[in-house]
Amino acid sequence: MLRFGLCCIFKDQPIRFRQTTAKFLEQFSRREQLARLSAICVANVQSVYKALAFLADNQIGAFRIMTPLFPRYTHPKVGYRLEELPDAEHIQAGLSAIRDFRHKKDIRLSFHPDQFNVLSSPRPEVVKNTLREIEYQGMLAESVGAEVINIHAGGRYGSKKEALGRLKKNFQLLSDPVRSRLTLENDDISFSPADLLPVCKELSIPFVYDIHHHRCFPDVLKEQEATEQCIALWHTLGREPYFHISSPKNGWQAGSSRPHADYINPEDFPPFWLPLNATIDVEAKAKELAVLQLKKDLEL
DNA sequence: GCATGTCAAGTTGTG
DNA sequence: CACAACTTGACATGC
Repeated sequence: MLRFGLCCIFKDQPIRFRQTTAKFLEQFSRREQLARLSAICVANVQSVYKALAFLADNQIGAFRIMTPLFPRYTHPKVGYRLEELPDAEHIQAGLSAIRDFRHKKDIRLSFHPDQFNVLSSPRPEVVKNTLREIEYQGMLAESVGAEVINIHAGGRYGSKKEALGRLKKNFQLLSDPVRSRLTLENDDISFSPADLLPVCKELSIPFVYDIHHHRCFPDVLKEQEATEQCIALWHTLGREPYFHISSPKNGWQAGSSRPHADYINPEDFPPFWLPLNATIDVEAKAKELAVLQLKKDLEL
């Protein structure tokens, strides 16, 4: 069976995630900062629970939790720890409720740290910040029972080989809970499936295959080959494979295929994925509407 | 209300 | 050289 995944937010459902900025927080006392952050964390944890309830009601089997669930958690000036927040116990209870619910309903959870997280960077400061941010997401992943923390390999810096060497070295600096969840995904300009599959094998971590990126940035592997190698890697680890799908906003003409469309064009969905036991994250601007539409289109 | 400018962070390619 | 793109706008402010 295929399992479809929703990414981060909703379009129509009244489920929203709150945010704040360091600059705004800095005008307040520390006490007031923590009070505001606490209120946002409480609201966001509740929103994740509502999100999972919607997923369960609509047979959507996976959810990607947005990175700033706890906004500015690792910020050098306004960063904080959960225990410092006035509602810490309430928040912890909410995270536990999410974990219980996702187990009961068999919903897969993942995180996708954003583009500032670069394990292959030659700059120590960048790597340090990356490690801290990924460890934060690892803490959250533990709390809610998320299985995957998926990242890209970062920049090339003139030598992909050396960049991947740094990535492999820095991987060893991560904690066990993070390493057991980390996955690498092919991107659309620098690292293709053929670049990353060997790295994943070496590190004994899974590979997330984004077929849209592969179409933007092809390599020696055919789509079917990349799919098979991705599956093999997940199966070696006894886990269910993960794929990403999206459609280009402006068609496939050169140069403009990268931005995501509102919905998935069913013709972009590879037919050889249909019989698989796997999770497909749907990256589309129309969010839950796009997931439901794709399910409908494929069942016809 | 609604439009607008701003917000931590990295890297790359385009115009 | 400025800016958009990337998994994802939200928020405060000023009219």
